[in-house]
Amino acid sequence: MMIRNLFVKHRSILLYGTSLAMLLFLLRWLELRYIIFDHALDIYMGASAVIFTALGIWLALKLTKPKIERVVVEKKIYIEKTREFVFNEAQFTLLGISKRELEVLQLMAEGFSNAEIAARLFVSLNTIKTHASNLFMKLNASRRTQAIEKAKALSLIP
Amino acid sequence: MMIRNLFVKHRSILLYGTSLAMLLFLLRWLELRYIIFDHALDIYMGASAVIFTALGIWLALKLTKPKIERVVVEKKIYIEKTREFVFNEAQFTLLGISKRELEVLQLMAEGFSNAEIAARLFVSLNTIKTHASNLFMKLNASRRTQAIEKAKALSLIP
DNA sequence: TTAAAAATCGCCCGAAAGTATGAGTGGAAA
DNA sequence: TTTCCACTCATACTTTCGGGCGATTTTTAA
Repeated sequence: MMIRNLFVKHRSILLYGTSLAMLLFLLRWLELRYIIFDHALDIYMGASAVIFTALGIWLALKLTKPKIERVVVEKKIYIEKTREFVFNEAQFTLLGISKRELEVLQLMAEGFSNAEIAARLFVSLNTIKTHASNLFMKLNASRRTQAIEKAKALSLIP
Repeated sequence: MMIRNLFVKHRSILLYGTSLAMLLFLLRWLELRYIIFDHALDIYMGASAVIFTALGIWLALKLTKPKIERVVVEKKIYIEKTREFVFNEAQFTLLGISKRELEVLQLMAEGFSNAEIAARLFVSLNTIKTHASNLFMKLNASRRTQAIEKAKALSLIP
């Protein structure tokens, strides 16, 4: 298994080795045959140079790893963002809304009645009414639904 | 100009040519010097084979344009989606809410009072009350603020 | 054409919401 | 220390909501 793997991996090198041996053998044979000529060696040398150069080229082409060019493509992905709520502190201070009022506003937006809000905050119903009234004034709203709308538009509540 | 250009362009080839000539000359000289040895030719052949192969490799590497393998890397760009509202038709039909009721619901969510909604839809206040009442029943809400919350959660209104 | 669904409107009543006004308390800043 | 402000609570009153009826008229679909 491992031997086979090695063979596969370095097949090019093995191939090169065998071809080299065969070529040398061939040249030697040619040498013996054409030794009679005067300038045989020169021709033979030139031929061998060309052949081995070609071999080198082939080998290089075979062995070189292709250069990897990374092309960065900007892919626009529109994400249904879980748009985390960012509280608009600027508006909050600008409108002069108090912390308690904001609490009431949040609970109002969650659909609680004034009585429920009062119970939740451990204060009287009248207190909640006062907070609500002040809120409406500050938000320039005349109804709780309107106040909620405006507050959401101003990012005071999610 | 043109000649110079050609020279620059095929500098590698020219270089190869000259080195080839020089090598042949060197080998010839070596041949003359070491002809005395018995197996000189074999050594010389092997050396030349190695040299020319190396030359071929160098040449190939020099001349071939690098194979470029493009790897496309997707760079994700997250874009704040102006997340357009997708109406939840399934819930709409499931709850059996009528078109008119939805209209009322939308206006309610925008902060309008029943009277204002009635005026806007050219119907009586009582009609709006009826629609609202039916809406609360279908949405299982006991207040308009609660109905709005639930409707938003169900993507019936933006 | 006919039955079902949707839309319209009315009335009553109680509950909730909202307005206006006044006032007490406690903490923080001037 | 005093003043200011947020928070608290109350009372009285008005308006709006919401529930619970019932009823008529369109519209729509079978």
